[in-house]
Amino acid sequence: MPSISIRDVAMRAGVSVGTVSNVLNRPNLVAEATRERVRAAIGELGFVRNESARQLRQGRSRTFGVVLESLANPYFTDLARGAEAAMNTDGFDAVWCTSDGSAAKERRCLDFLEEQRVSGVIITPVGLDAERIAELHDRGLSVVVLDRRTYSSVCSTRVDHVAGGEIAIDHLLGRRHRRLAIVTGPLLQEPIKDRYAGATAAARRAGLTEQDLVTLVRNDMTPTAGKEAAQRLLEVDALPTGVFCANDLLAIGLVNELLRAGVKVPGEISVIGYDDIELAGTSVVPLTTVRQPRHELGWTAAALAVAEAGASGDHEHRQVVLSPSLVVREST
Amino acid sequence: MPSISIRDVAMRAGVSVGTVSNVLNRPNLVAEATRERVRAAIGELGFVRNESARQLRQGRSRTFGVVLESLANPYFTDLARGAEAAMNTDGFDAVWCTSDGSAAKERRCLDFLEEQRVSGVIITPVGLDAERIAELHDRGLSVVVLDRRTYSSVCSTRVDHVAGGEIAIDHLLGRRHRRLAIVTGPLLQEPIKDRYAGATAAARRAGLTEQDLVTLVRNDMTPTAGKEAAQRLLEVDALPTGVFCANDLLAIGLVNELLRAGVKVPGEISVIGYDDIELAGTSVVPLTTVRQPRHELGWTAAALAVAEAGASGDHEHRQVVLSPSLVVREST
DNA sequence: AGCCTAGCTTGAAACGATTCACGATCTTTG
DNA sequence: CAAAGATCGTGAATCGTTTCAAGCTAGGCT
Repeated sequence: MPSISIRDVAMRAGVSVGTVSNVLNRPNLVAEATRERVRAAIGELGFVRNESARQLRQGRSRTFGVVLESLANPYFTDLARGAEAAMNTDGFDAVWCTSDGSAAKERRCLDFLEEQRVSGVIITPVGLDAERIAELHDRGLSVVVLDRRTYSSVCSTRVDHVAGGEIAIDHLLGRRHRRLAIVTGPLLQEPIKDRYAGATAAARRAGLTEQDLVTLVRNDMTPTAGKEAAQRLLEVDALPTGVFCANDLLAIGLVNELLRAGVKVPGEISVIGYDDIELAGTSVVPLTTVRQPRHELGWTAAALAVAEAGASGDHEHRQVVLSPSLVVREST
Repeated sequence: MPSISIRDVAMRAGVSVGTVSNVLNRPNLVAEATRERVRAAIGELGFVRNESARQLRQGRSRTFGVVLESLANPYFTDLARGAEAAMNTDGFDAVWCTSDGSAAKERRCLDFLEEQRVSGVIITPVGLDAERIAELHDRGLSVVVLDRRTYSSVCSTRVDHVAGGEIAIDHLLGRRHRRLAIVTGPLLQEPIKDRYAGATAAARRAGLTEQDLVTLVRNDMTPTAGKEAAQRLLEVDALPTGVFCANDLLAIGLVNELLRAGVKVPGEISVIGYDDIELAGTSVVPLTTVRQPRHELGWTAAALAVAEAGASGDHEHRQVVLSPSLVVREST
């Protein structure tokens, strides 16, 4: 019951604590016979290293914190997997926190992670100003910002959502659609704003006028919100023939509701989503969408974080931009 | 850069380290003036408590580990939220790990958590025998098993999936369906097996024969697997008129594929799912399903874990069983 | 024999917080 | 006015690791 410590192991194996520690951390320094004796003792006693003590001594832990907005969107799951995979290959662990889009909760997550003395943080900032980021940095944490343009003084990795928005609209335009609608989420979120910016830019470039381009802004980006958007759309006089939804969940809710209302997709309305989550491919009408390299995004973020944490002194911050791509299915 | 410690704060405020610690942990023991002086010093220096040191001294951390099979299913998100909420109200934190259904990864998660000296573990065991559970227990961890019947020597909380399976089939039978199909996932997973057991029991009880009840076992429980199941079903001579899918993702994939094939739902085939994830309500054909009280499940698990961790000596293990309920929508 | 070297092992000093028995002051009371 | 509480603060011991200078041994070299 009283936790087994390295000291107990040392006693059992008839060596000093220093030697046990060496077996654990630099086994090559220890003679074969001793090493085996210590390992045996560890096994017999069921010793488990106390990370708290290790961290205390080393000043920093072997884990990184990842602060995401939510885990509700399958999008994040892949990202998380990518990040975790990259961490693990370098012998680090990842710990997940969610801010639920609230600045207060985000702050709590960061406090928690700071108290844990994590090596670094990967974060999609919600209420985080550059100042607080710099502060984290000064405390010796490596910081990687996910999917945000506006933090230039740290490493970051993101998808080029402006390009993504353009791809979507260009695709619709390429299919001869001239009356378009954009269903988007909260424009305060940078990636969402960018998709919207890219989309409108592409539309304008093609000479579309204000009334050829309806915009619906929703607070959520859930299937339910998509459903409501469809209902709203159906109230409009002239139905658009092409719709770009800022994510797949919105698109799925929207398509489903349109179908329920008897509108043919893609017959009467073409719909394109964003993300390429698994469900996109298995909807009633498999969804054309803009794919984000989510796994790669997570992987890159983790790699950057690890690199910075390992760098001694001269570290150069990098901003890695990944490109989205078009996945054509049946909804357009 | 050299992390600010309690000692620096003490120096700055002109008090001893003991006093600073008291301000942090039992502020009522400290005179108002001193308390404020210390708080000011903390603020000015940007002191952040080092959890490693605290844990080392206290022998145990204020966090619990939660080991889930995956985060890919939205089902887990709610569960996680419920658990986190309960933890937070009691001043604890939760740390998430995923086993991805692999015993090896599960072991790694547990090692990680043990090294962190978490107060306890909430887990849906994958490759975990009662022995290892007991071992964790002996080491002073509180253990709560999620959604498994077979561990009687620890606290656990689960949904009565046998009842859930019965509810589903009884509902179909109630709608006069006599030729049924069950699409299920890996029967090695206890909850899945239970749903199946409940379903077949209900069918047998109603006098259905072998050939009135087709069973399709899939390895995954994803929309893609549901889609494949639909294709398989369409190859069968006599199409069943009612289908029970062991989760909503399967059901959604299946319904979508049926619709694509021109089969009317619920006109020709009725489908009932399991879980009641958000998507169930927003499908083309809103899905009838068996709802699990996920949030409550998470909450209960956390509450049990906290209770056990707080209990001194005489703790009685409890098994809490929650009931699923029927949500009727349009797919039946 | 005497000296080096290489290879192992040792043991004590951190790391930063918490705890607790014990002082130091200040009030109250008989 | 002395004794007895009350109220606050103190500082050393402690938790379990890692680290590192120093010690020991055995063997090789001159």
